[in-house]
Amino acid sequence: MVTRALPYRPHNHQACVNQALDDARHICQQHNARLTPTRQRVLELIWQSHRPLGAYDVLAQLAAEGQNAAPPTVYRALDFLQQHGLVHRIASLNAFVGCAHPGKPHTGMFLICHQCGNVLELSAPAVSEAVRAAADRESFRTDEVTLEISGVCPRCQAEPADD
Amino acid sequence: MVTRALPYRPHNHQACVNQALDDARHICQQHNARLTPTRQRVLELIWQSHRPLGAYDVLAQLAAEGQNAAPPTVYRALDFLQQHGLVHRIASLNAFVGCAHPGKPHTGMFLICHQCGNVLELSAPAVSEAVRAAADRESFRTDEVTLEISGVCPRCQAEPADD
DNA sequence: GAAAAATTTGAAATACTATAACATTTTCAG
DNA sequence: CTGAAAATGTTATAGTATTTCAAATTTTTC
Repeated sequence: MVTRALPYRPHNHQACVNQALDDARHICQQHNARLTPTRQRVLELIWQSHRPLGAYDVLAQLAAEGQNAAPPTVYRALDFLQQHGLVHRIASLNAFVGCAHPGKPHTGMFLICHQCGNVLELSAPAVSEAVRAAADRESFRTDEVTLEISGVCPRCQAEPADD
Repeated sequence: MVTRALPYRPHNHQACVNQALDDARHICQQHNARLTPTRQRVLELIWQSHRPLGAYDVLAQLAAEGQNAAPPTVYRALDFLQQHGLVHRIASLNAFVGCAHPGKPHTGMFLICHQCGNVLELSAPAVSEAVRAAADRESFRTDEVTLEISGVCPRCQAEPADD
């Protein structure tokens, strides 16, 4: 692997945000769903980095911007964004991260660096296939897969641990 | 698959409990760790079925037995049991389940039936290998894997949904 | 076996995460 | 415009987990 994945190297993050917003607009149009100002703002806040953000972090930022927001405001927006595949919830962190491949069907697999907090979302067909096969072997009907890997990203492996 | 996995068929569950307690005693001895009465009782409570139990469910049962218990009592016991590989936390449920293969190193993969609530813990080397390979491809060092599959177990697929 | 050290437990408070319930406002179709 | 549907505001509360400090118990050391 010569070039690292985005979260692991400096990049023009504004491009990530713009891409995410464009995708969101596009997808909502397709779904006949409304990307209201609050929903869009929450999506932007989630996308401010590649680190998952807690619902209450989002809430605090909304409140700081003068929007009168309560927990349901944020959870509703996050539910909406999840339903349309624009954000994912990371169960092991109780936090939310922007979807890296909105639109395309995929089983998310998340590499979570516990040093820097960044998350890389992978599509790993071989893993999905192996999971499906293992479930099949038990005659188990798979509905949803939660696959979250905690470890250390290449960038943090290289650096001395001054985090 | 001719015979189904344990959680999916009638079985002498007391044998599961006894096995779990024997294993626990054995492992704690090896680790020079103390399986105190509270810890043992919490383990028994967790093992009362193959369904994950919430920390506050455990707490309620302890309290009902007259033990003066507060949340930290339960969380401490659960932390201890997790550290020694005797129970697992199911992140997607915020609940705890007895480890099916204590002692043996394994990456847990959990098949969670959302009809009956039973959980089957599998060791699926092919899955672990695929996960490791996918992480390696990104030069990511894997520390912990959370792999939880929500779906319908064979038993509940067969029955009409009277759950 | 007694004192010191380490581990475990008790107890109260609090932090963090998420949802319920109902009123109000906004949007959209006809 | 008007009624229905969707989205938001608001208050309260449920559910999950940790912090903190004190007390008791067990283990170690002399």
